[in-house]
Amino acid sequence: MTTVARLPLRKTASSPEPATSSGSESRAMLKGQQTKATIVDAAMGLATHLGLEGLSIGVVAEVAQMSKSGVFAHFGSREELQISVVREYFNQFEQAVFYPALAAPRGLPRVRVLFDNWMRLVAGEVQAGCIFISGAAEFDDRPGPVRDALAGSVKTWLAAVQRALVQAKEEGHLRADADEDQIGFELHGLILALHYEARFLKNPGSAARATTGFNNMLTHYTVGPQPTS
Amino acid sequence: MTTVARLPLRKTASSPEPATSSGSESRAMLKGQQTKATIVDAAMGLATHLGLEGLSIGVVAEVAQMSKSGVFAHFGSREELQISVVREYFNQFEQAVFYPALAAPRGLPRVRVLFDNWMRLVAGEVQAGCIFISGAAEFDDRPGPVRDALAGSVKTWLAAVQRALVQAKEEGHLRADADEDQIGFELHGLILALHYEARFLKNPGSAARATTGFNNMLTHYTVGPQPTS
DNA sequence: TGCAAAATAGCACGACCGTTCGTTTATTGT
DNA sequence: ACAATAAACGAACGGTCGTGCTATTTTGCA
Repeated sequence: MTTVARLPLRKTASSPEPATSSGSESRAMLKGQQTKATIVDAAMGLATHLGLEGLSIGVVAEVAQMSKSGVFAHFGSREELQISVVREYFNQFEQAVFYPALAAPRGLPRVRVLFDNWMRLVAGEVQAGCIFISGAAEFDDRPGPVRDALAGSVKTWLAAVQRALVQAKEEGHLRADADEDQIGFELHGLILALHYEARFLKNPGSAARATTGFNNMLTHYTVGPQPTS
Repeated sequence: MTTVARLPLRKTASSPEPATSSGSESRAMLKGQQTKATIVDAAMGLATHLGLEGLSIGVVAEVAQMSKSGVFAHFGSREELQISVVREYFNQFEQAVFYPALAAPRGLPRVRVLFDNWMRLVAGEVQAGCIFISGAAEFDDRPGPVRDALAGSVKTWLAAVQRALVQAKEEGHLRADADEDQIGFELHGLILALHYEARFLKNPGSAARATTGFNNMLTHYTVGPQPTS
């Protein structure tokens, strides 16, 4: 266990933050930074319901109880606000889904916790959509920095899942010939179906079906009927 | 084979069409109807790229080479235009995915053709998103007639898939204890993962993974490792 | 406490939005 | 061919959007 708790997620720094400044970071968070955080929180709350494209500076300002120009000044463009929301969502995703799973033993148990946390976030008690999913639909035909931020975050997360699957194979929890890309794909499908059927179609029992699907997959990739034939 | 080719899809008529009118349908399509069809086609082309919410009457008019008010007059509201697009998409979905599959023998072969056609539509040669998927993300938190039309269409389609699965069980192609709701859920997941990873992440090989997933599922639900234990 | 700098507000702009309305053009039935 | 009707246009409306600009307030540090 050389590097147990390294942070495999996160690829870029979050704020511009002057860096290497003399020593001016007096308290910890300048006023501006914390208002900015407030704004991003408000924007994220809206984005999980209206989508990233549904964000408007005016409405965000209203929710944050600020003037439109006050909000605007913190980002310089609507696009930058959207990107900030994506980054913040990624952070919260990490906190809610990824990090807690590191407490579970490496291998299949950890994969299971990852999946459960993921499920809970996507269709759990919180009545809010996943912007990794809604954003994909909004930006799959819209190149630009927002799409890049979104795709980067998602890819980082999916890679983390993949890594957990590889570990499960290394631990002997999965068949040696199991294809982690394939498993990751099918896992992702279960989550997406859960999100679709629970949130959009409002089908009850979707969570149970996702869990059942997960278990079905595992029996397939552990004992397996025959080695691919 | 009492009712082989009945149309299990479709629940409402598509156009207002005066119905039971004296005999005034002289040619076949009044001028207005065909321009309306042109507009809906143009709008659908846009919606598959920008989403239903991305539709604007002005842009549609531009594409259809008409005036904004000319377009508007045909629908009376933007919402009605969106609904028309949903209905038309449903029709084309039927034509491309459902009806051709009726040629395949009832049971598993037909399920397979349904899935293949579905896959082809969602991530096939045509570079256009599925509005059943993008629309779900846009309208999962937005009640109203557009959402209703969308959800109705999707449910009708998923029910048709379910029906094909039940038939496969009846034909003995699936294990007697197979749960068609569960299978439908997992199938849907594969399609959604395909759409996500192919269209948004641009991962190559997604189609192959969806197909592999389909086959994996079938081996699970035909021979099956043990009866659920 | 005072002063520079940062943060916020206020206001206005051009663009686009969906929608309305009156007019003009095209189509239809006789 | 003509009258009745349907279809399409053009201009304008109130509204919201993102974004600049210039004050004004608030903050942080000497």
